[in-house]
Amino acid sequence: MKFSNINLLEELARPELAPLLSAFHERRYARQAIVFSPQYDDDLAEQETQKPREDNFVFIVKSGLVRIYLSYGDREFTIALLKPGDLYVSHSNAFVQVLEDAVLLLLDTPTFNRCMMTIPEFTVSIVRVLGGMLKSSFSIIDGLALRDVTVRLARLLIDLAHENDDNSQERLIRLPLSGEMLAQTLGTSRQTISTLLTDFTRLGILQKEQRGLYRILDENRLRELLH
Amino acid sequence: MKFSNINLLEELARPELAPLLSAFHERRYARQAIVFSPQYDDDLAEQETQKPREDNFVFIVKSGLVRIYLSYGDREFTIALLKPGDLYVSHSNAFVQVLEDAVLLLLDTPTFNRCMMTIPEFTVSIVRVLGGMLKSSFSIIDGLALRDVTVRLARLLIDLAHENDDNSQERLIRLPLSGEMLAQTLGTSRQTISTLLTDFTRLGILQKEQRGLYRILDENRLRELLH
DNA sequence: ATTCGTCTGTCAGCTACCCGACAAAAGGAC
DNA sequence: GTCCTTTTGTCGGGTAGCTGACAGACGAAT
Repeated sequence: MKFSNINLLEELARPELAPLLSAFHERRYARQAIVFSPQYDDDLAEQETQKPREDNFVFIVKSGLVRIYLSYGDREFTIALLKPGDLYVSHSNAFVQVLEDAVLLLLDTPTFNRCMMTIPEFTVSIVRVLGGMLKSSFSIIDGLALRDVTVRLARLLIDLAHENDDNSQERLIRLPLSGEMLAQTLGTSRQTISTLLTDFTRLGILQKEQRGLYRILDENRLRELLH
Repeated sequence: MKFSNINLLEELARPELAPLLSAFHERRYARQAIVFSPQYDDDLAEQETQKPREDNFVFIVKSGLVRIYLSYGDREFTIALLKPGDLYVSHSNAFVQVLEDAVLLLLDTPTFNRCMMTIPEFTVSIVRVLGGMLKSSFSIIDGLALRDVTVRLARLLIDLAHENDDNSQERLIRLPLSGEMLAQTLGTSRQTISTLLTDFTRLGILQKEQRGLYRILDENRLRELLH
C-alpha cells in the first residue's frame, strides 16, 4: 500500500540538496487525472528488443494522493498510494493517477541522471526509496501468491490502524478508499471485501461506525487471522 | 524470472571499479544450500517498529544458479533465478537458495554503503539493478493479480524461447526447472502446469522432445494466449 | 426537502484451480 | 541390467472467490 517511509520533501529541505530541489518542476493535477499512461504492449517478450524508454520520469508528491496501478482490460490492481513526501521512479508499465487534487515535483530524465552522478546524497536516497518499493512489492507478491484474501485484508486493516497512531486508544480505522478501490488494492472483488468486512463484524473483531469508518474491537483476533 | 539484464561482472571489470571488486569476498555454496533465511515474522505490522536489519547484504553471482523465493508453511513462490553476473540486494524477507553449485561475491553492508557514497558509477549501477528488480516485480504482480495461469505459462515459455536466441531457428525450449519448481515460479500447482503443457501440446503449439525439452511449433498461437 | 449518482450488502450460480492419489516414465547410481 | 528416487501425467472431488444482479443506504448538489 505504501512504498517507503522516506520523506523526500524533508530530505530535499537540506541545504546541500538545494540545487537539486531547484531542478524539479512543479505541476498541478486535478483528481482522476492520469499522470502517466504506459505504451502498454501485451506482448511482453518484445520488451527486451525495444529501445529504452526515453520518457522515464521521477516525481515527488508535494500534496494530494496519487495511485500507482496496473491495468488489463477492465481489471486494475493498485500497487501503491503515494502521499506528500513520497517519490516515485518509473521503471515499468504502471499507470499513475491522481486520486485527490495533487501537486507533483517533476524531474526530467537527463537531469535525474546528471544529479545521480554529481550528488551522492540524492543517489543514496534514490536507492533507499527503490529498496522500499522493492520490499513493498515483495510483500504484495507474498500476499497474492501465498495467502488468501482474508489475510490480505487483515494486513491492510492492521497497517491502517497503525498509521493512525494518534488514535491508538480508539483503534478507529478510516478506510481511505471505496470498497471497489480497496478490492483493487488487494487483488479481489468488491463483493468479497464487503463479505469479509461483514464477517469480521459478525465475529466481533470490527464494529462499523459509519460508511468507511470502523473500530477494531479485538485486535488480537485480527492478528490471529494473519496465520 | 530474471531480474535485470545488467551483468555486474562486466561492470566490475572496468578499471575505475577495481577497488570495488577487491572489496567483495568470494564464497562457495553447494547446491540446495540456503544462503539467506530471513527472521520471518508473520506479524508484518510489527516490522515498522523493528530496528533496521543489520545483516542486509549484497552479492553478485560469479557462477552457478541462485533462487530468490518467498515461503509460507509448505508453500513457496520463486521470485527470481539469478545467473552469473546478476546482483542481488536484500531488502526484504526473501529466501536465497543455491540451485546449482555456486560461487558468490559478497559485500558487507558498511562497505556497501561506503562505496555508494564514494563511487558514483557503482551507485548508478545499483539503481539500475534495483530498477530492473522493481520492473520484474511489477510484472510478477501483474501476472498474479490480473492474469490466469495460462497467460503466465505462455509468458514464461516465450521468455525462455528468447533467452535461447542461438536456437532461434529451432525454437527449442529447455525448461530450467522441474514441473514442481516451475509451478512455484508461476504461483500455481505442479498438476496445473502439467495439464497446461499437455493442453498446449494437444493444441499443436508445443511438441515434447523429451522431459524438460519442448519445441515451439506455433509461436503465433502461443502469443495469442497472452491476450 | 428532493433528486441523483455512487457506494454497499447480499444472493446464487459459476469457474479456475487446488489437492490427494495413483500409476507410469525417466534418469542416475551401483 | 537392476533398483531406487524423482518426475510426470492423469483423475475426480472440492473450494475460494468471481460474477452479474438487485435493492437499499448514503452523501452531495440543487
